[in-house]
Amino acid sequence: MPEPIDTVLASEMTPAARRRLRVRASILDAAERMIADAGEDGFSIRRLAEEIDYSPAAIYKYFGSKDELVDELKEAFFGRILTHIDRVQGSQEPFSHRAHHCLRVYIEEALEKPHQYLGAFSGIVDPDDAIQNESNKARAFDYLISMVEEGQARGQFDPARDTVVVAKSVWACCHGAASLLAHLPHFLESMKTESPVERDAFLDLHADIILNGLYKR
Amino acid sequence: MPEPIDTVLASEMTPAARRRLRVRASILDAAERMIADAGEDGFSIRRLAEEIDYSPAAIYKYFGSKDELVDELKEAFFGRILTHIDRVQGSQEPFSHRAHHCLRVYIEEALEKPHQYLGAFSGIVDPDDAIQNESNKARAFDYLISMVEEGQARGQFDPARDTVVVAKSVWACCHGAASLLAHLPHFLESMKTESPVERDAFLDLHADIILNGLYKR
DNA sequence: ATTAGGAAGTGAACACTGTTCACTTTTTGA
DNA sequence: TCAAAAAGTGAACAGTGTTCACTTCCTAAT
Repeated sequence: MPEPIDTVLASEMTPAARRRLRVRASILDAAERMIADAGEDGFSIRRLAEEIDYSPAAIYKYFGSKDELVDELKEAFFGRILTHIDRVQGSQEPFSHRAHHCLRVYIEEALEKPHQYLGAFSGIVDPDDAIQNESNKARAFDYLISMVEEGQARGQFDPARDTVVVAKSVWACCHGAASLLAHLPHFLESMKTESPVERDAFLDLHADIILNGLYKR
Repeated sequence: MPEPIDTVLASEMTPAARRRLRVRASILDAAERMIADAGEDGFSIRRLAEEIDYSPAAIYKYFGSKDELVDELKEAFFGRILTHIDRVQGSQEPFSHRAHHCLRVYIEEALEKPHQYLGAFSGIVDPDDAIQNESNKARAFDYLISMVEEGQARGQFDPARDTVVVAKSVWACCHGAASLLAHLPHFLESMKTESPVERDAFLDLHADIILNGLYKR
């Protein structure tokens, strides 16, 4: 297994290595752009190669397979979600605000790249892989756990419930909203409500309902 | 546009039509079986054709395209969900039981065919299609709306909230659980909880939290 | 019973896809 | 300067969805 290159400072790299890294990044960049506006179906190695003026085979000098390439994209994507949640959790707002914000930020950031978000949850993951235990997805989930923990410690959330399980339930609620909104762009447009509901209002209501459900009664 | 064959009674059909219908059904059947245990990736028209001893081209005498074929599968899938929800809603149980049951049944039935459920929500739907307004998916959602309506009418759910929007939020929560459980078979197995949480217990908690969030306080 | 017409079914082809591999060109470190 | 390694390529393989001319078979009307 080769040493991960990007853990070394760019300044103490050989020019060749820096160049390689730049090409790698440009491949990922083009791939992300293509997926963002054509979906994962309209994205192929051959078209990607053409886009950046390489031969298809060249891509395989940088990535083991198409899957590896898009997995890296997904990981970076969840990395971005992670930093956003991190910023919220580290803020000085009161708990209820932070909690509300935390859920919203996850969904909003997910909807920034609908194709990628949907792609990240398509297909069944083999449990025997278990590599994804230290993925950014898992790290973001840890924030959720600590949020529930804090709510229980403050005596606002029902402490009788298993913290981790509650966090999973909350994640499911957030993921559901993100997934549906990404999948059905017209999700919020309905004949039955006269004026179209703004995404913002929906997310507020959604987060309210979820957190409401956690409170002790 | 040809008249939909299956709206005519089988008894008043020509033998050829009945035969055609049987072949069509057997194609769908094989397709469902293949997707169920190999996923949508391991499913191809050519393998399907081989499975049922036809040429690939023959499939296209029955279905316009691969997408049309699997769309029909998805529609039937949500039809099954629909009848299950229908049974629950028509039962004589008290409201809170029915509501709880309704959410669980959706998730449980979705998990009966994880690949199909995930497939049904992959990719972005073009809003201009608008055909899916009378799909079984939409019909199942109508049940959810009426459930929220009943809760509000009984004065148990907060009546100040927009019924349809609340129903959408609830759907998102259910979809999220179904989607995550289907996507990550090991979703409930965690190092952090000593004993593994049963799916049953999780679904109970999840439905509790959601409905809890709807109650007036 | 015969025959015309349409439905059912097929093999070959087209234009794609991911991936590999022998091969050439370029870059690099000693 | 030169060998070794890295970067890049064209051609091929096996697979995909789909189409189309073609045959075979069934059925409805004469």
